[in-house]
Amino acid sequence: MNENQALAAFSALSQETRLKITRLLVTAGPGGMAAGAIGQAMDGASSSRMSFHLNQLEQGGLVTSRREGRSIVYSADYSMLAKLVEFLMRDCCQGHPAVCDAAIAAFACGGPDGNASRSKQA
Amino acid sequence: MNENQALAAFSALSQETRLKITRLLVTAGPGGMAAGAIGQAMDGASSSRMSFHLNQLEQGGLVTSRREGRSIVYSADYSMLAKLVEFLMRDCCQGHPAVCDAAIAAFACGGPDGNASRSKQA
DNA sequence: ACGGTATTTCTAGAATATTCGAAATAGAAA
DNA sequence: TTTCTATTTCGAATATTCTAGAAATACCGT
Repeated sequence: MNENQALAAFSALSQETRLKITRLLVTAGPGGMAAGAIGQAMDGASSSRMSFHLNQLEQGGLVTSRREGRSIVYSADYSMLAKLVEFLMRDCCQGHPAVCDAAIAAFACGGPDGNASRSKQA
Repeated sequence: MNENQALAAFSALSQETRLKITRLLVTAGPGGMAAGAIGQAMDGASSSRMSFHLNQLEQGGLVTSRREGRSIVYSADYSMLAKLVEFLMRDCCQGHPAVCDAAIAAFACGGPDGNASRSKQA
């Protein structure tokens, strides 16, 4: 991932509706969701507004789309998201341990599911 | 880190000059750099422009500032950057292995210094 | 072909972001 | 206190982003 791709990705994630859509699509899995269903989940936002934001996310490389019948289905691009996390650690933060080791430790410690499954007990 | 903090941070990083400043300050270390020196490093950008972008970065929580003599010294906030990486993995990507495990593996594999120090040899 | 559903594209307006140069502020030095 | 250096703040111009509604496009069932 180069700088321009990262800028586009950060730009895509810097807007509330789009951040929520991203979360929703990650949760939805590789099967993705139709544009209309995503719009419903976003307080029933207008179709043109959805189209605008979904396009921004696609430009940012965070989601992909495919036509399926009369719907257009959007899915999260997991590999791109992984590359963005990696960019943030390696390129942006220069692999600095105070950022990267700390982030990885916090993630592992809290548990990938947020349930403190590895080192902490409830 | 909550959603609004993350949005502010992504917004701060979604601009070329600011992404470069962030990289520069991470490299500079905890000692940071004076606003003027940062401006020099950014193709000698105007002082008001620097002030604007440094303020955006500070609003985004990515850098902190302190007065030192007649200079104002900016430093990267490593803990905030770590929290942003963690947010991206846990909250945004829901701890999804295809994102988080992949990113951590890629980071570890390429080596924090980008020199393939752990599993690949040159 | 026709009508209905799903989504995008177009047009326009409002809100934000970015940049610049000039003026204001804060501290250091004489 | 005056002057010099470093930086921010202000005011205005331009550019970009976001939103909405209407029209256009694509597919499906009849």
